Amino acid sequence: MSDDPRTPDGDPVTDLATDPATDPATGPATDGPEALGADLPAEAGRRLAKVAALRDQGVEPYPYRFDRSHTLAEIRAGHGDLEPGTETDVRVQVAGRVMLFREQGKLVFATVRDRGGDIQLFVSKGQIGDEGFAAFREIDLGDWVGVDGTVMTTRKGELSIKVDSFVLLSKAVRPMPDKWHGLTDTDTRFRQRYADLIVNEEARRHFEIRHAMIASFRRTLHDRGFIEVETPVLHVEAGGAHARPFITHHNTLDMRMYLRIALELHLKRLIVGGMERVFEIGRIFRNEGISPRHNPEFTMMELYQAFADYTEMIEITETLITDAAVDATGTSVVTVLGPGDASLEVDLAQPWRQVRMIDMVEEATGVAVHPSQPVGELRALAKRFDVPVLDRWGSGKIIEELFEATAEHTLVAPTFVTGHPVEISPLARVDRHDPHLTERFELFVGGRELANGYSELNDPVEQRLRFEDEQAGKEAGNAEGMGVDHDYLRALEYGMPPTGGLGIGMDRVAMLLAGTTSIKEVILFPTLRPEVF
RNA sequence: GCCCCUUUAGCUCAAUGGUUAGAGCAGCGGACUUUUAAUCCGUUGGUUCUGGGUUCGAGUCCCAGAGGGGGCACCA
Repeated sequence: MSDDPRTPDGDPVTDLATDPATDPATGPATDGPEALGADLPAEAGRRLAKVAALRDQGVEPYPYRFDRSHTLAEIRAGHGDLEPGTETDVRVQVAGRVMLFREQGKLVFATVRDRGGDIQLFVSKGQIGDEGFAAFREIDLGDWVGVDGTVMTTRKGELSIKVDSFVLLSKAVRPMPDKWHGLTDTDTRFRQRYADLIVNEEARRHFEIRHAMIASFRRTLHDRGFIEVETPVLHVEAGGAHARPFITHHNTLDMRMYLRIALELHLKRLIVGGMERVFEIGRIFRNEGISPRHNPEFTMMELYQAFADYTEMIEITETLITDAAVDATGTSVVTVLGPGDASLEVDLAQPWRQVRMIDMVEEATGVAVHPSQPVGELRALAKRFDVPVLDRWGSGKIIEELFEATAEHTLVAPTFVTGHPVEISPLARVDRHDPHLTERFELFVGGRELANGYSELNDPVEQRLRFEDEQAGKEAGNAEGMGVDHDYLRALEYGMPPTGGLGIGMDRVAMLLAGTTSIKEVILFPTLRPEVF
């Protein structure tokens, strides 16, 4: 690949400048294997030769700035209603990337794009002059240009800028993907997200939705008096969830550290501190499998509200997600995939179902279950439904497994599953009516878990016992078990008010609102194996 | 980690085990002053993911490996 495949007698690109210094046969692409665009020598060489030719003419192909008077959206908003064949004397300076180029003799139509839209450049030899016209014809697809001109419409009514002068703002030396088909190869789309964003409208839309959703969350929470905080990513003990952490090392302290798997324990320390209403939208890391629904790093929103319990968390969950849907997509109606991949429209504005986990299991199995039952009975039930069971699991854990195996995938419309067994909820408060269950809920939409919340356990003595149970499980081989967080216990000993807590998987919500089935579609740079160059 | 699918020109895609692997777009040359993926004429461009093997002959069949996708497992 590093060999120069071009013929010594050159190729037609030398026509663009008579200066022999721009001959691609000796041009910059031959500097060695590290040369720019080394994987596409012909095209990159031709464009790099143009860069050299421009510099020889005293034109800088990468100038420092351009002052535009309007975005393309502003021009469209201000002049979108012009009659066909209108010329105005409205002078504008706009900038964008050249996406399409149509030559028509002494006329060139170019479609340029900025962040907010497209507009057509109308470049006439008579208007811009022979020299400017010749220079404009050297523009390649993908180049960034800034133009000065007047607003007009063509005979067919296309809103355009009649160009009086232009400046190259950045030369693209690598060709754009197919102008019609775009980029479809998933590998390339995720690795070269920049190229995906350039050509795929749908990709841009996903991230606009994601941004609007996060902005909506912040707005809702600020309106309710929540304070946004930032807590450590590097943890001495990875707690707050059941997950395997990433391990790292701090050199100066010479100690093992973990990337956080949850935000929970630090945020609740702030409730102890009297901050009353806090939230964080932050990246967390779980060292587990990658799938269409899982990325090793993902974004969690967690909030904690003093004096509230889980019922208020259920209310705020509905509000956050429904408002985000309206803010991001203009409607509270979302499309989810049900059984058999049948798509189903769901209006989030309708009240969401609430059902206890144990009732879901009973519905699915025909057998009443409860974590107070002897573990042997539940083992037998699990066996009947081909649910594998580990020896160390108690009744509560088996109930959760039964739920996941028999009922979870049926939860297409938004459903709050409540009343998780104590065994699987070490940080949640016991149900005020049933000592074997907790005041906890998980939200499922389209068979996927989106949120998890509970009345927070604030009794330091009971929390210590729960941690010790977790520690025992960890020592028995549960890699996802929590250890005892002594500092967190100390915080609780200072007294945490009654508190409701909530965590929402932001990527999952973004998937719901964007209507995608892959988390990679809503993460700009999803985790991939490294590319070999 | 296991199973299935997939990888061909810069991009999107073709190609019964049988000439020298094709097409559209992009690129290059030419025509065109109101185009809209402009059009028309001509034309350059290939490690068929990598490495082995079977065969007179492999893009195609077999084995191994790599990337990606999907499923299972784990999880949110």
